[in-house]
Amino acid sequence: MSDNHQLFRVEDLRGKLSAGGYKTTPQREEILKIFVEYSEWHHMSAEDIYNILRKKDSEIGLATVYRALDLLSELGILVRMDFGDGCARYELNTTDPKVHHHHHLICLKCKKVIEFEEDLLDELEADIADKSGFQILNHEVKFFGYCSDCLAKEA
Amino acid sequence: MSDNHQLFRVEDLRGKLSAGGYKTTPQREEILKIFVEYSEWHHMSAEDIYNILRKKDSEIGLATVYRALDLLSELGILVRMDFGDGCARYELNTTDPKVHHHHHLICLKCKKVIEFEEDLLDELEADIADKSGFQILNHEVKFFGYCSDCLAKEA
DNA sequence: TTTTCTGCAAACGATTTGCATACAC
DNA sequence: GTGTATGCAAATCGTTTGCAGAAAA
Repeated sequence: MSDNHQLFRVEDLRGKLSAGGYKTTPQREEILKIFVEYSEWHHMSAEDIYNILRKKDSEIGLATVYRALDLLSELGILVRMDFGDGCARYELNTTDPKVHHHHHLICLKCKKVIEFEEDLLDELEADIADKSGFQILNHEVKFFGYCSDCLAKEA
Repeated sequence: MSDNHQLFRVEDLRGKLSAGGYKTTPQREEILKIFVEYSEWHHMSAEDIYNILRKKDSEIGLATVYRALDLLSELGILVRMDFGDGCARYELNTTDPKVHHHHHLICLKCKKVIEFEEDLLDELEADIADKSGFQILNHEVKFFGYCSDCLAKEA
């Protein structure tokens, strides 16, 4: 959000890229900046990013967007999420509990996605890391069922 | 697995179909039976189902498989899951804790999917249902990070 | 200079859809 | 009978890939 926040993110990017043997390019920086700038707009797809870039008169191609999103996810800078709407969606991987600790309720009837803020997974994460040696960067929790609207219609 | 189990599933199907104004067809029954029969083979895709059908000399078309999987998910008989491998995967929606209570660890580096059996979500589910009026039928939990193999290689 | 990256356009593959026929109710 | 479901093939659409030129290290 703030300039400091953005600078921090881009510095982080430089480090992680070179650590992985990748190059820092203006395209990758620009795409990451969009996530910082639009941090209140969750769940952006490749197409969303591409449209924002076009409005900014950027020359970045759609294939580059896909490749950057892939790479940034692999580096743990972004998190890829699937809502079953036919396209992958991404958001910044943050440790901020306000953002990190939320779940998704997906209605099987109307396909609505509801966000639910509450998390009790910290101890579960610690337990998993302990037992499996897996280093957890983020999690995604989806609950499937029927929303109150659809339940009401049925009754 | 057992014949009783299968019969129960198909009865359940009949009821839920007619309750929703849908018709009971041999295709829908046959597809559901495959899930019961192959219950130990988790995460089947539409293509998987179609291939099994072809081996059984069934005439069911791929489009019908897609339509049936969609419908069975909407009815809460199947659960649709996304592992980011490019196709939707389905499994029986069961309340059996052995099946219900498992999570997925997805490695950001090698894309490996590890199953982890352990669940602590019952109270969280109850809490959500209580606060949001959402009726939960199933959940999907994915943890993203690096697997122990990839961590070892890096070191 | 050497390797990686980009942009474009073509290729791909999973899923959806239109339509005529067949079937469940 | 009437409306829904099926099967086929064509269409769709998100995503990937090959390649030649451009740019980072």
